[in-house]
Amino acid sequence: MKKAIRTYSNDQQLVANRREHIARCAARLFMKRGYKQTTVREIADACGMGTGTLYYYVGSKEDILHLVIDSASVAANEVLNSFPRDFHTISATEALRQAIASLYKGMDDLQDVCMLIYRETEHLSPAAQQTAFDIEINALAAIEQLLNRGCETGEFRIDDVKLAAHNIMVLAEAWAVKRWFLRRHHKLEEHIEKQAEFMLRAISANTKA
Amino acid sequence: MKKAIRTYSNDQQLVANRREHIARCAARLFMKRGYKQTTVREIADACGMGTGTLYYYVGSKEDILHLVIDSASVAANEVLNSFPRDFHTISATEALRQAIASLYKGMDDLQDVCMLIYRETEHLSPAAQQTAFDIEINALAAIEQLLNRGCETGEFRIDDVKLAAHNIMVLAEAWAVKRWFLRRHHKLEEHIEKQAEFMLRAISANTKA
Amino acid sequence: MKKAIRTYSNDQQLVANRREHIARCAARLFMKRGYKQTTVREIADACGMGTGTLYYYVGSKEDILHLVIDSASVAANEVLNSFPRDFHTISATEALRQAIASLYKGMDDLQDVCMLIYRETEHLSPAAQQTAFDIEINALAAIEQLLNRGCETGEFRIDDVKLAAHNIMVLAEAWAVKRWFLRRHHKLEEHIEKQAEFMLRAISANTKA
Amino acid sequence: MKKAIRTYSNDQQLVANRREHIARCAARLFMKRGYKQTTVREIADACGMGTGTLYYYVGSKEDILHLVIDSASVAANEVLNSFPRDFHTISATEALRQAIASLYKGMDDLQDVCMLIYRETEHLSPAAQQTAFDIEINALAAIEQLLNRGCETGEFRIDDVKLAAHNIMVLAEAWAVKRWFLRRHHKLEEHIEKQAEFMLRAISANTKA
DNA sequence: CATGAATGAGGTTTCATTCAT
DNA sequence: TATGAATGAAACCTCATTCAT
Repeated sequence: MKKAIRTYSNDQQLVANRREHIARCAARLFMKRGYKQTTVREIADACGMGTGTLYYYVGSKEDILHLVIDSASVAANEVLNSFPRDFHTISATEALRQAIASLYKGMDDLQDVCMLIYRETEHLSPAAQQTAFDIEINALAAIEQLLNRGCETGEFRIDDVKLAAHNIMVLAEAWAVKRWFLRRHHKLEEHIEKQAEFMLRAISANTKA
Repeated sequence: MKKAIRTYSNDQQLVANRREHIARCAARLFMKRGYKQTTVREIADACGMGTGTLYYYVGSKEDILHLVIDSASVAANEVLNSFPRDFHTISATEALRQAIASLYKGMDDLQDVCMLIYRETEHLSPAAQQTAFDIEINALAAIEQLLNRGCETGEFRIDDVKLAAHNIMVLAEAWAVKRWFLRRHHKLEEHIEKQAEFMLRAISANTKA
Repeated sequence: MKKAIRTYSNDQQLVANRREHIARCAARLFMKRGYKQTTVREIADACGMGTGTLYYYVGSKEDILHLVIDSASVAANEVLNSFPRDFHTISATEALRQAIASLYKGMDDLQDVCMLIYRETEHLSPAAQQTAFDIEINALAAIEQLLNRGCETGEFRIDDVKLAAHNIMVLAEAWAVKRWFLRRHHKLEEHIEKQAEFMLRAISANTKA
Repeated sequence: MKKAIRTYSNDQQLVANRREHIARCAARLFMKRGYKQTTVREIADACGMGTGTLYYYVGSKEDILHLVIDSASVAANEVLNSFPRDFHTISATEALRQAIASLYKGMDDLQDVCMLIYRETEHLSPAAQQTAFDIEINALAAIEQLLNRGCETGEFRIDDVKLAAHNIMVLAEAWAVKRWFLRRHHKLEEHIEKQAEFMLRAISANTKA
């Protein structure tokens, strides 16, 4: 499915390792300076290799961007998989709380890549755009599922579930994208707490009006 | 305050007109292709001038970016000024509804620039970053004012007013930044309605819990 | 028909002039060092421009090669047009003599380009290969026409006209391609004389066997 | 005479075998893509070795080109040695027919190398250019010898023997160099037949004029 | 005021060659 | 012997900026 990236090596394990290293270093640079601003030489330096060596494992600068996006996709799916699944032992409300906590922690870990996707989506190839798109779609679907569950149990009362899921997602992304602003006044744990409360007030069934 | 931009002309009115024209054309290009991707020649073509003429009114490519940000700043402040001020005739709730509507409509008008600021913040000079920052700060302050007013009248009950203002702002920005996604399912008017309702549920005082 | 070559200038006359200049300088370098060996900077230097200026009139190094081939095509057709057409006033034999003379003189003028086509055909884009191919085909057709004419008048007796035309062509090309060898012992005028005689002996009807 | 090529091995037989293998593989690649276009890695892959191994038997990429030319030289001399020598049993005419057949068959076998020499002569070191030159000189000498023999027996009547030899050689080389064109209409055996006839008409003594 | 041709620094990418394993 | 990862010089190409007209 994923477009194969050119390499001159046959040692797949080595290629995978080097690429992961490259992706990690590049992500930092890309988000610090932007994709176009970052030069290949800077990436190579950050990786501790010569430029030639970089191109031994990667076909082009754009491939490196793909690598970063793909690694983000993997990490994002791990976050979504950490969402609570066993609805027998916990309420939907509690499940949503946990999910929101996971989401914000994930955003905190993946700040760089998240911000990168926000900023560079339009520079990506269609394939990579699709990957970025899928990350968002999957996350929205996972959140919707929790919200629907709560509606079924009567804990939530939501006019437009898709919109509510979107709002949760956008506010979570803001932790990554606007961290330069939010971090001034907020610590992560406390922020999670407050945002969860905010959302629950907006969707809980026990509201007068 | 603003760094003076070099020009060879003495006719200030002409310079102002040309610069506004340049800013408008450049904004579209910057947001379509990104700042770095957009070449000065493309901007000049879009403006219907030669590159030399462009440099007659502007000192550098970065200056053009500043021009765009500055024009956004002006437009943004107009939006904020359209917020309801006369609290004798309308309730805080109604005022917030109107403010949210203005905000989203403003985002709809300024999509390009808004997106641009999101994506290119890091390419900006400190001065321009400050301008972008101020836009956000001013908007947050205006929203906070409305929220505080509602708290005073007892219409709202809000744990963290700054956070609530932030949430309103972020969700409004999402209309511009994620329009490729939101527009699939939402019309602006309807979206405004729903989001206002969503926010009001989260902050209205008449809530059980 | 020809693929348009990118330029940033709108002044068609200027573009044409510069490109002709570029083609002339490049042809010399290409044939001296080969296409790949010749660097763009060398071409620019030979043209007396900066590399940037070169790219102002031309989209890529390969475009320059096309330019050279195309100019060769034009020149080659001029040679073919100089072939005698009026068969009422001269015999086919005399016409062939004149054509061979034109052919060899053309090869002498176009040595560089001819050699270039010989050596770099495989590096050319399909379109340029077609151009090179067409030059050859047109020349062969022109020669065939003369040979057929001679057969009709009974002056020539030829088993395989296409082959004879091919032979004339190949031997003429050798003057350009192997000039480092031929020039040691031959002057052009004398060589033309001898080769014409050689061909006529091979195809004249008045042969015993 | 030949410049020694660096190797790290002492087993001369092994070195010779490997080099022959390398020359054969490289010849194909060089003529398909050209010398510069062909990368050392491609050659190594085609040889079924690592690049390091290649450099174990060869000092540089240029050495490989020399190897190819040298092997061509050997093969070419074999062809020339197959020319008829015993003039007591066959006529000069028949000897020339056989020689031409050998020549064309040799060109057919050595197409790749022949084409390579045509195209890449200028990339060669002086020493290798000399080798290429010698091949041509030797062939011309061998052909001249046959022609002179025929003149002595009265079978041929030739104005300029060197030129006739050159023509025979050039037309033979065309079978290799223009095979993409000739092969469309001609089979080798038939082509040999016709070209021999063509030459004989041009040089046979029994011609009226 | 207006132009656009000219420039060259700097970007991405390739590839012959080496050397530790 | 054999390997292939590592390298960096040098290639092609872009584009912000200037300046003569």
